[in-house]
Amino acid sequence: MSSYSEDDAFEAASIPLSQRAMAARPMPYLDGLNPAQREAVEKLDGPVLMLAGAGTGKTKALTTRIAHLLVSGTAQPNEILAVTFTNKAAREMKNRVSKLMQMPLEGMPWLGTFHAIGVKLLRRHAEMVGLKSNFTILDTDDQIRLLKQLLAAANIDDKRWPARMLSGIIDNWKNRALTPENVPVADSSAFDGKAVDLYAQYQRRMLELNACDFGDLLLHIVTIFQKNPDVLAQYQRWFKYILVDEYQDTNVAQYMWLRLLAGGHKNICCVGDDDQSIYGWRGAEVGNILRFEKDFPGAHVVRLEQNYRSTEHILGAASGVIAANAGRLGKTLFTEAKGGEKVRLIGHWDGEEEARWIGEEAESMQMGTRGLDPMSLDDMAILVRASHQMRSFEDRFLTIGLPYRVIGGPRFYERMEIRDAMAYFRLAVSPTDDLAFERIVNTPKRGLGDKAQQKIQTMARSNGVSLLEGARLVVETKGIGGKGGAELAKLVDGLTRWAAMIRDPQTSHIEAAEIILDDSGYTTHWQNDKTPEAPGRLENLKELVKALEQFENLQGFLEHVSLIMDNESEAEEPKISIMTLHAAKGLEFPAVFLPGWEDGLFPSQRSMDESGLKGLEEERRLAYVGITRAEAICTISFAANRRVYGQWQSAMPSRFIDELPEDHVDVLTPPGLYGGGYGAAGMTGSTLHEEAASANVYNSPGWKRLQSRSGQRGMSQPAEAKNMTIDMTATSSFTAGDRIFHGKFGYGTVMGIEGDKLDIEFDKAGSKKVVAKFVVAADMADDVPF
DNA sequence: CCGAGATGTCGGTCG
DNA sequence: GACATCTCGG
Repeated sequence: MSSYSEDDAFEAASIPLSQRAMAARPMPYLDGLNPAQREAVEKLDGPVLMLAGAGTGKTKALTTRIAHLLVSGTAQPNEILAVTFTNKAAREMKNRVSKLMQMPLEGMPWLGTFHAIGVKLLRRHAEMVGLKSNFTILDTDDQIRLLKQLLAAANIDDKRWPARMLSGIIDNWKNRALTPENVPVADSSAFDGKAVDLYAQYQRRMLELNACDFGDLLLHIVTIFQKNPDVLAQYQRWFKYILVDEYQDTNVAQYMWLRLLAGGHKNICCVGDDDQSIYGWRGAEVGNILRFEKDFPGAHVVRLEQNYRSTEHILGAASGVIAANAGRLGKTLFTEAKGGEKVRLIGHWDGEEEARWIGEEAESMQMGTRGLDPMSLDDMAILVRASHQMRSFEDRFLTIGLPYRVIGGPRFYERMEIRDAMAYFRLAVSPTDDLAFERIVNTPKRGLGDKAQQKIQTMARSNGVSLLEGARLVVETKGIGGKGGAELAKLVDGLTRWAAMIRDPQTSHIEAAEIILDDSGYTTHWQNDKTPEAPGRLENLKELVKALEQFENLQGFLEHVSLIMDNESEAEEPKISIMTLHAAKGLEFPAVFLPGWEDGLFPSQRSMDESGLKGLEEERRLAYVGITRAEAICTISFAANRRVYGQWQSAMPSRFIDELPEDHVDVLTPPGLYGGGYGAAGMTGSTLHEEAASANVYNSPGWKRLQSRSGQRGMSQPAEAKNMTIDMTATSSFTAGDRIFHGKFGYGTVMGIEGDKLDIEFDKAGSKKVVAKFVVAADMADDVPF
C-alpha cells in the first residue's frame, strides 16, 4: 500500500477520536430505528441485501450503518466504499452521516458517485490503459463532435447513420462492459456493419487525445482490475466495507466493478427496490438485484416495509398498481398512518383544461380549502411522463401568475455559453486540447469557416502536432489570408499570452478567467447579441467566474467541474415544482399531481414497442414511483384529447387507472364550468365513447355523472372536434390504391400498409412511410384545417 | 462566410 | 409546436 501513501485516501483515519473511546461510546442513533432497520444496520459482516420500499427510511438505515461502522470501530472512514448514482445522493449521505456522528466528516474519501470514484481510481492507474493521469473527461457534446469526424472520415452518410445513434450504441456497449474486442458479432450490423470498427477507432482517438468519456470511467477500471490481479487485490484488501445505494439501477459494468471489489472481504451491502427500477433504457439491469442472493451466497436479506411517508390510501393505490408486475422480489408495505384522503382521479376534455384545473387546484390548496390546512407551493409537485408535457403547465401558470420551477432542464454546465467559456479555459490550460480548439476557433465568429479549419487540420496532421500548433504554423506561413488570417493570428497570440498568464502567480486565476473572456471577444459577442436570452447568458458567465473562487486555480476547477453538473438554485419564494417522473425518484411532496395518464403517453407507446412486456412493467414501476412520492394528497388525471407535435390526438385513459384499487380512489366530478370534461369523447356517438367507458371499472355516482355529461361540451374547441373526427376515420381505414392527402406532402396514392403506417407514393414528394392518422382521404382534403 | 428560409426530428437522464 | 440542422442566395 505504500506506493499510494501520497494520497490521503489510504492514510490513517482522520477522525480524531481514538478507536477505544468510540467503542465505549453509547450508540443513541440506534434507538430511533425499527426492528428491520436495526437489523440492516447491525448486520455488518457478509453480504447484505436491503430491500427498501418507497419511503421506508432507506437513507436513514444506510447512513446509520456507516455511522455504526465508524463508531463501533469496525472500519476506518477511508476503508469504507460507499457509492451512489447522483451527486445529490452522495452529498446527502455525507451530511447525514456527519450529523449522526455529530462532527464534520472529512475523512470519507470513498463516498461518492460511481463516476467520481471511477475518476479517482483511473487517475492513479491511467497508464495501465494508455492514458496519462491528467486525462480530460469529454462531455456529450465533445463526444458527438468526435464521432461526426470519424463518420465523415469513414465516408458514412450521417443522415442514415447519425452520430447520436452511434454514441448511443457505444454507450450501450460500455454499459455492458464491452470493449471493442468483446462486442458480440450479433450486435454489429448497424452502420453498415462498421459500428464495432468505429467504436475501436473512437477509443483509439480518445487515447490520442488523452481523454475519456463517462462510460470509460467505469469500463477502464474494470479492464484494469481484470488485467492486473495484484492491483485488484490491493483494493479488495483495502475496502473492508462496501455500500451501494439504488442497487436496482446498476448496469453490467457497475455490477462487475462491484463484484470485483467485493471479492475480498465480501462485506457488501446493497440497498435497493426492484419496484423502483426505472432506468432499464439506460442500461440498468433489474436482474442485478433479483440475482443478489445467487451472486453472494449466504447473503442476508432485510426487508424494510414500514412506510413513513404516505397515507394508507396512497400506499394502497401504489401497491395495487405494482402488484400487476410479475417477477418481483415482493414486499408488503404498510403504514401506521390510517385515514387520509383517497387518491383522487379526474378526467378532462383536453390537456389545456387539465392544466387549468391543476392550476386552480394548486391555488385552492395554497389557500386551504376543503377544511385542509393551507399548503405552501413548495409542498406541491406535478410529475409528468415526458418533458413535452411540461409546456402546457408553464403556459397556464404564466398566465395566472402561479410561481413554478422546472426541475431538470439544461443544467448550468451544459449551457452553450458555459461550455464555450470552459473550452477557452481548457485550451489555455492545456494547449493540446483539440476538441476545445475546434469548439472555439470560430466562436465568436472570426471568419474561419470549414475551409479555413480544414487547412488548420491538414497542417496539424501533416506535422503531427496539436490543432493550436497547426494554427500557429498556418499563421506563420500565411496560409489563410484576409480577415480570417488576421483573426486567427490574434487568437493564437492570445492563447499564448493567456497560458503564460495562468502560470504567472502574480495574476489570480479569477482575473485570468475574466481577461480571457474579454480578450477573446467572447464577452463582447454576447453583449452585441440582441436575442432575449443574451443578458441571461452574460449573467451565467459572471456566475461561472464567481464559481472559480472556490478553487485554487483553473486546473483544479476544470478537474472538478466535469463531474459536478448540478446547479443548486437558492431558495426563493415558494414555487410549485414541475418535473419528470424520473427526476422525481427519491423526492417526496405532501401533494402530488400526476397528469397525462393516457394509454400511449403513459404507459409510453415507444417503451412498449421497443421492449414489450418488459417495457410495460418498467412503465408500471414508474407509475408506482409517481404515486409513492405523495405524502398526503395524490391526484391522477387524464385528458381525452391532447396536442402532440401540433396535431390533435385522442386517447383512452391509461390502463394503470384500471389497476388502481377502487377502495383507495375517489373519482372527482369535473368542475362543470368547462362543460363535461372527459365524457366529451362521446360527442359524435363514435366508438371512442364506448371504448373509453369500458376502459374503467368505476361505478361511483361521481363517475357516472362524469360519463353522462357527454355531449354537453362547450363550444370552445371546434377545431379539435373536427380533427378528431378526421383522425378516427383515418385510422386504418385505407387500402392500397386509395388516393390520399397529407398536410405536408400533398396528394398521393397508398401503396401498402404496415401496422399503423402507410407506404405512400406522393405525387410530388416521392415515396414515404407516413403514420395513417396524418393522412386523410383525398376527397376530404378540403375539410382539413392544415 | 453568413443569414434566411426550408426541412427534418421529436424518451426518460446521471455522470 | 420548437429546435437543430441543411440549403441556397447574396
